[in-house]
Amino acid sequence: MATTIHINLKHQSYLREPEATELGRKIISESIKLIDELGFEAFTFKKLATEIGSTEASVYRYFENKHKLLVYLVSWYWAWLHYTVIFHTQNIEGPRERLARAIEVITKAGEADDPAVVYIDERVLHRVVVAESSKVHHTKEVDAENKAGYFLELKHFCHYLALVVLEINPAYPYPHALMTTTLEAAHQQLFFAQHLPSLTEVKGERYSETIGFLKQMVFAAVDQHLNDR
Amino acid sequence: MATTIHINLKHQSYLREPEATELGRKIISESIKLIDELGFEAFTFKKLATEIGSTEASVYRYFENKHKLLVYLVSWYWAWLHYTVIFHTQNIEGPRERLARAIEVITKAGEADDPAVVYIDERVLHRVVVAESSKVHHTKEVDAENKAGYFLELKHFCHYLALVVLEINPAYPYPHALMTTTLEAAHQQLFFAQHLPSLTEVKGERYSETIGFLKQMVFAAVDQHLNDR
DNA sequence: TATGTATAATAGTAATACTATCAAAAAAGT
DNA sequence: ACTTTTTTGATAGTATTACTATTATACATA
Repeated sequence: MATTIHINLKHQSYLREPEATELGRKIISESIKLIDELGFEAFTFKKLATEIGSTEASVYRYFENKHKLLVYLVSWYWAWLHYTVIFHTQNIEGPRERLARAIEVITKAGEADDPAVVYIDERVLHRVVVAESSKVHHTKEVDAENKAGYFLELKHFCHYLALVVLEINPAYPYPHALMTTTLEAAHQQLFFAQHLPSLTEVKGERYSETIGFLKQMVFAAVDQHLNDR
Repeated sequence: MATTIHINLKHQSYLREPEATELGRKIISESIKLIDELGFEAFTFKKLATEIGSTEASVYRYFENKHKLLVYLVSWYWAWLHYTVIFHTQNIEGPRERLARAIEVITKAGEADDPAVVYIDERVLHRVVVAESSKVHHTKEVDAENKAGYFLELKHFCHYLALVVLEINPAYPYPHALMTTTLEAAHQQLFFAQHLPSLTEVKGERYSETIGFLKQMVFAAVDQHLNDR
């Protein structure tokens, strides 16, 4: 799809809408690259401003601080992935096949080759999300930020997947728990394969192994309760 | 067990052994409380020093920076949990029962009631690990720190659990991946139950639901391949 | 032409994350 | 008991971070 899609976030992690201006779009595209390069802790608005030939103060007009910028990026990622999963499963009838395909798309998000938006490199964003997304909710402000709706995109996506699980087996008691575990594991196994290989059987960047592991685990869990009845 | 155990870390995340001196032990016990209270980002060595009636410079003689202190705490936690799991499963013969018990102990680590070391409150440490442990490896220094052995305690624990899985089903192809996923999920479900409840069926602090979810998932995954043969 | 809006340039502040120095206190060795 | 070493406390200082504020200019719009 060469179509440019527009992703609407359901909350105000930003001060000014970054999609609306040239500077805003530069902030998004360059922050993704810079966080990927430096890691989130070493990333600063000053470095970002220098990189895009602007000033610290200008960046602060778009985002209150770098944490909110990360919230924005991660939310955008979940909304994009949700859209991508729906796109790749729309013509699949059986819920089993749809869930299987969803697991593939989620795991291979780092190989995505259809840019949805010109100024966002989804592959790099995927790396950023794998490495940094847990920092979005692991703060003392989770509850306040949750109230502000900062995690709605993940919640909606998780709920969508949970409904597919329930289509397969309406009696399965933990669909949301299983799907959050799956989403997290898809990232974790990739990260471990690259950095802490003794913690997983998955090798290097071989997505197929993660997919194999996740599918087997998910379907075993969902199907077992089916047999129980 | 009222016995005081000594946990030996296999690496030097510290500059001076904190267990060896009064000040070192105060640093450990008070940092756990303070990180729990403030969150890791707002926690500083200056605040810690004030809290224990010492100085910033003195704290820096034990740990290079707050990140290494967190590495120490998390490593200690994994070594302690490994020990605790072995302690609670030593007389259990069947590997299925041993794995089931291990999952219970891991999930209920936040209720642990036998202090292994006087100056460490394992319940508070558990909260800190749930909220902050992912920050230990999600940095640009992972590979260097991995080389330095900073993650050995988790690796050993994971490997121990993987071997139990293989005892149940030697043909199961992803024992390490399954156990890291389980360890992570045990934390994640607890965190979500408390802060983002729509992401899980687990309610509040009800450990039993997390245990139910994890046991069903793990045994379904491990057993399915058993049937396949 | 007037008016609002976005940006750049500059300056400044409080807090953080350290490092260095030195003297006093405590512990260890003989 | 005396010396030596180690550990701590006190103090000071630096570079960087994470901001906020002010003003001038450019640019778009009505």
